[in-house]
Amino acid sequence: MDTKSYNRELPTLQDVAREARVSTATVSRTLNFPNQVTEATRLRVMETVRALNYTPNFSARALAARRTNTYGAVIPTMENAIFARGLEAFQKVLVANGATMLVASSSYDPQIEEDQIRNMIARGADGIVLIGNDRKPEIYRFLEERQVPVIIAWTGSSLAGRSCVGFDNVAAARQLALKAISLGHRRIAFISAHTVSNDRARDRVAGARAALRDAGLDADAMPLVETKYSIQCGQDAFATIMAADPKPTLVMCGNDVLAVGAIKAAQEMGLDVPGDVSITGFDDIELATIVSPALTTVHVPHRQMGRLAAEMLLAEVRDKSEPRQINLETHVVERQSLAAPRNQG
Amino acid sequence: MDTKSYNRELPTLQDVAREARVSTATVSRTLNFPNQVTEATRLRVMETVRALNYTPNFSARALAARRTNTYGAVIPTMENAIFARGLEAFQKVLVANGATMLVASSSYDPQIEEDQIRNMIARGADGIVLIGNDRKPEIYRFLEERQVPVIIAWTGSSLAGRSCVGFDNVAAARQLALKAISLGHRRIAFISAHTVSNDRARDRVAGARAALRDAGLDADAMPLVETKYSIQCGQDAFATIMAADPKPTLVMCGNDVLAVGAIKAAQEMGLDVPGDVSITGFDDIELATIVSPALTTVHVPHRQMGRLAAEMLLAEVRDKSEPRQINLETHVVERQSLAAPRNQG
DNA sequence: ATACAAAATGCAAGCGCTTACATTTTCGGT
DNA sequence: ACCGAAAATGTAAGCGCTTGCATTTTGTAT
Repeated sequence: MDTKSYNRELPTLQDVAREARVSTATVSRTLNFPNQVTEATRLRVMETVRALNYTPNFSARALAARRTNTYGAVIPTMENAIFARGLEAFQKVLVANGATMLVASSSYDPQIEEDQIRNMIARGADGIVLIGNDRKPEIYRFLEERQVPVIIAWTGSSLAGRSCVGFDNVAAARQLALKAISLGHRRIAFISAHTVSNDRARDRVAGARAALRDAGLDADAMPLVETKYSIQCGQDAFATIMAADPKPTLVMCGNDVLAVGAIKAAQEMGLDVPGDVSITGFDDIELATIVSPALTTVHVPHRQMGRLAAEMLLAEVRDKSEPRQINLETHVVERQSLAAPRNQG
Repeated sequence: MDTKSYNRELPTLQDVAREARVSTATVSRTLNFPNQVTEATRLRVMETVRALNYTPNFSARALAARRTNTYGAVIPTMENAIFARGLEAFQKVLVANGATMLVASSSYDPQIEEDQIRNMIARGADGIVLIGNDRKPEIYRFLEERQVPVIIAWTGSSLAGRSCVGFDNVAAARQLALKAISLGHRRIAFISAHTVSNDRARDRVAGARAALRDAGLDADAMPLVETKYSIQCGQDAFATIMAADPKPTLVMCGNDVLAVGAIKAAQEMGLDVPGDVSITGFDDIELATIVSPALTTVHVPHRQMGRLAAEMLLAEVRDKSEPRQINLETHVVERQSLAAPRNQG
């Protein structure tokens, strides 16, 4: 009679249903909509679930329900803390709403990013958050076709009707540069992450240039080194920049990681920061307060972006709310790495 | 005739099959085992795939094939770089083998960790890597029942037949402590992450104690502060420790993050490191070289662990290879935060 | 041409769940 | 005790894919 008397397979919904003497539909309801079910059956079903150590099969559920209750985040890197705080806040909101987060990193490689995005969609992410605007139009088309809500984070402006939550990178960098100029800096150099397919990086450079123009200086003459994202790269870039003549009095960096590298390089060259040369960062990650001198940098509202991104995504998916564009405030955090330049020819 | 002339749904395997005038089986084979299919049909199918912008549905595939080709990693935190390098190496190996990685963080909370593990399994992870041994036996039972290969990382020893790749936390901490003792330190205090359900933390404390015993000192008298995992916590813990009398000449920290906090606190208290008090870390993350004085710490083979974990997991899943236990070497990295204690009462 | 093995393809039965819709049960009001 | 609406439960049809087995096609040796 019992054809599967010795069954080494995992328990399924069927098994629970049989054991609890109800239909599979009822088990499913007990699990998903407990209040649609009598107290008595609920207890009985839950008891069996426990007894059998049953766990629902996620794939089957996703396939049948056509939603997964999971949201993806594709970030450029997990190597440093830049996105960590934002992610944490993102996850916290999701968990509080009974959803789960999927993370993937692209290593700043557009191709990997595309793969990761497609992967997330294939896995059935109900929504997705991406960093920055720059990516192939076909990716956006793909996403639209799949009708997957997208939030662009880390930038306060996005194209036509696309949701975003971030801040104005141009304005923030400009503000920092203006502060430096008002301190007397005239020869400013810039170390940036690669600006190809990275609008945040590009905007920050543009912000510095704008400030120079504001001050009547030659923005195009600003020395610019683009490099990869690491402390070591920051060190190397700084060396390159200081090989020039005349040397800059201030080296602005597109992010704190590069700035820390620059400080390290300066100290290894025997230069005093900010005495001989000032250095600024961008992001205000924890690193900025640890390095000495502590970094003067732009504070970016990481947590707020993470939280808002999650809330917006949930709203778009669950309440079909309209896309929104949120532009948050940033401010310059003055620490010790920026000071007035010394008088020198 | 054509009942679905205007179809806003996503293309499925069926659609591709119909369009390419083959069976669904052939499309499936073209995608999964291209060499089981004629050049001509392969080209034709791939062409339609492209034309329809078809992406396979991951859930359906997982459900039907009963494997996902994805591997999970549940780590305690993404907040700092401790696990970042290991993860990166882990992912690299997976990607090179056509697999993908799933990450989740537990925030050092056993309950969240358990949820995350179950979640990964429900999502069909073919294998999973966990940090440290400490967790409820039922989790291990659950995993065994599901026959999911597990690798325990960050520790060189694990229970009965369980795979692990790591190092000897006791020995490493002991070695560092012995070095300090040989420099003349006698009054040693320890700042540790919470040791409940964290065998790595516990082992490191035990290592320090062992060294004290080796030197004929009273190991039980060693001041110990347990705290959460952050720079701020390290600062606070250091303050607590230095409130004692007599003060220690060396404060060992269970990890670099706490050590950085300790250094900060010391400097804020006007203490010179290592002149007035020595401080050591554990992990050797990038932070250790940025703080000043640079941290004397234990170098942990992050990348190697990540790489090996992935290789072992793949081997266990694909080649049914036996569990292995790998114990890697660590070594003390001498920088500036540890020096001989000043002569004082 | 013919026979036959090997290669390519097709058929169709699931994988474990959700959810319209149909059916049964419950319960308050008379 | 009886009726009808509401609540609870059951039935069964998929969701989009993989894969064992059956069938057809291809290529080779006679």
